[in-house]
Amino acid sequence: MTYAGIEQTGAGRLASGSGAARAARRVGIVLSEGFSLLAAGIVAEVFQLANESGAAAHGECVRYSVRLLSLQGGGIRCSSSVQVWTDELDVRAQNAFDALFISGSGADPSSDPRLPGTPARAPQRKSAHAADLDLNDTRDAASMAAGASRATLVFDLPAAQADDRYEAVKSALTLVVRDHGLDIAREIAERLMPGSSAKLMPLLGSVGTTVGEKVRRSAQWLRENCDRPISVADAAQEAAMSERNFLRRFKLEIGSTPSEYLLQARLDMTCRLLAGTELPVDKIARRSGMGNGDHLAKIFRKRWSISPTEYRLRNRRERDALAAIVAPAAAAELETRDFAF
DNA sequence: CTCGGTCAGTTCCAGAGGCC
DNA sequence: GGCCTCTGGAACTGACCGAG
Repeated sequence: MTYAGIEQTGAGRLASGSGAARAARRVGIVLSEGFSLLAAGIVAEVFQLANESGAAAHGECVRYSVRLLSLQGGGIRCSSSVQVWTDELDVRAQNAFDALFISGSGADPSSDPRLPGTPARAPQRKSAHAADLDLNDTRDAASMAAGASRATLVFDLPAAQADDRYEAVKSALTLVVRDHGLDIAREIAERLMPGSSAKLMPLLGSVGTTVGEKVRRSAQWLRENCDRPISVADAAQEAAMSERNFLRRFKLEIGSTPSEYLLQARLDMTCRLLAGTELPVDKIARRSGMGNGDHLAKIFRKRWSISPTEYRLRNRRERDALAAIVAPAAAAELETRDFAF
């Protein structure tokens, strides 16, 4: 890993340019005194891993060129007094960067009028700052690929004293998600901070998706987690929506309430376990998120007017009866095939 | 006009406890 | 394993409001 003003363009850190078929993303990390070395370093590492993962997955892909910058150039001390060397941020060349990550605790570089989107250039900042971006707006994604005239994305990195890793990784992965997709972003998150993808992906998953997609993804999440004691509030949080709005949109999109959907998923799982295992009803109820055997029986009786054990017996009888019919037919078919050969 | 948030009221359900 | 009762809390709904 090279930080000070040296272009980091991939696994082999190419010194100049990029392959003709590869789109280049120029990323600047703008430092000021007291910046978080951890946050800045982790951003650089995200793009390094993205270059490696992207090349491995696609061969030809978007590649990132990362540079450390400051307003004056030269040596800048981080919060732990380590000095790193930076290039001067050329004000005229700001738009040459696809993304700028601004880090510092002393004189806030993000308030410097020479940077994009500062008060003097508020309208541009409004449209380009990551915090203000409408991530559902495909025009933003289009602007990312539009070349030199595109808006520069600006991210504020957290102060050194905060839990800076998550925020820094999240900011950098926002870009990676767009260029490489969620799978590679998840892989990078796991390589950098094992166990972090579960926390980060729901946040990043909302990038570039419609409300309908968010709802469908939360429905999928409900189905995948139906064995756990989850609530509508959890699902709403998963979809990054308020509970009320989530309920409203879920019913519009899926056609049933989240709790109905969750109950159906749990019943499906319960029926599979009843039919396919010898586990006691109470244990099945607990495994499928239905609470206990009593509640499961209550729901079965209400829905189908039978108990879980009756369901199991009927299912076995029907299966045996079907096997009695199907087995001779299958045997006959095998005999026919033998003849055919 | 649409979308999304808050609030208050109502309905429904999960869990506990007990019994057969 | 199944059933019953009770209760607190979650889920749901309609009305309303503000922002864009």
